[in-house]
Amino acid sequence: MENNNSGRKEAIEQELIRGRDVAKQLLEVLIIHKSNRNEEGIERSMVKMPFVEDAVRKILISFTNTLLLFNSDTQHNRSDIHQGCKKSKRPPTLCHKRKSFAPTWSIDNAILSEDGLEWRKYGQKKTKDCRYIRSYYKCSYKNEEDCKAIKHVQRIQEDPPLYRTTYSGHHTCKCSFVNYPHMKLESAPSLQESSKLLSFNNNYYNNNTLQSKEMKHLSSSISSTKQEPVEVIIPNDDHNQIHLLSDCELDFNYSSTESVAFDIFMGMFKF
DNA sequence: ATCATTTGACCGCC
DNA sequence: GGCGGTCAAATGAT
Repeated sequence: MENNNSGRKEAIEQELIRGRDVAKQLLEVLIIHKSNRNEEGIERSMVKMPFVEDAVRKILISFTNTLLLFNSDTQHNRSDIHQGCKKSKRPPTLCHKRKSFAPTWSIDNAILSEDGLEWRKYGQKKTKDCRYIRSYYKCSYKNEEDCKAIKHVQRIQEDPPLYRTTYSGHHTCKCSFVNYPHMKLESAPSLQESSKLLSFNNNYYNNNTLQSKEMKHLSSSISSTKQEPVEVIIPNDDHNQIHLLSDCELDFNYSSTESVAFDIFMGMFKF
């Protein structure tokens, strides 16, 4: 038993180290991408995109493996969930998967805005505690790439209108990387050696997708996983940039759709 | 014709 | 047994 535990700990540690190394590589590529930016910079940086995507995928696999190792004990007793629905008349392939162990988080919005990812509605339901219908969505690439991301959207307030979107699981498919070129995490040496610069593509911002108010909300959503305070600066004249005056001990949780790569990067530094 | 959404039924969990 | 989550056939939109 003792040996099993230490072996598992070792495996977890190795997975974390591997993920962290790849995250570092990814960051280096992004920094090179920044320093290469000029008139023809876009084309030049595009050459590196397959590598970036590959690195991000490796990080995701590493995270998934780590979570599986961590959860293997708690899920052990439930391992019969998919073993053919013994009591069911349905064939095993048609058995409904129940409880998801993926992380979930919610975002409230006043409007039903696009999050830029590709979803397919697969059901809707009237829930007991809410007078409004809840809509269920899964990733459009679920079948092609076995992407586990799902979300449900529910109106929670009439006036002013308010919608709660609950996400479950990160996208592991191509749509999460293709559709979010507007957000970058870079070093900001002009401010402080350890600081980071979170910037948004102007076109994206000008489409009213991110308003000044939301940017402030975003800044308040950034919190330190250590006790140290995190200073966030939103320049008044340039709302498409945020300076994070802190080292990498941050927990960024604004939304999965706008922070996939950033989320992964920050997640690695929690360990 | 193809693809997305709607809808009712099924299923597991509490 | 009630409830919420998921499936797939039916329906609608393009």
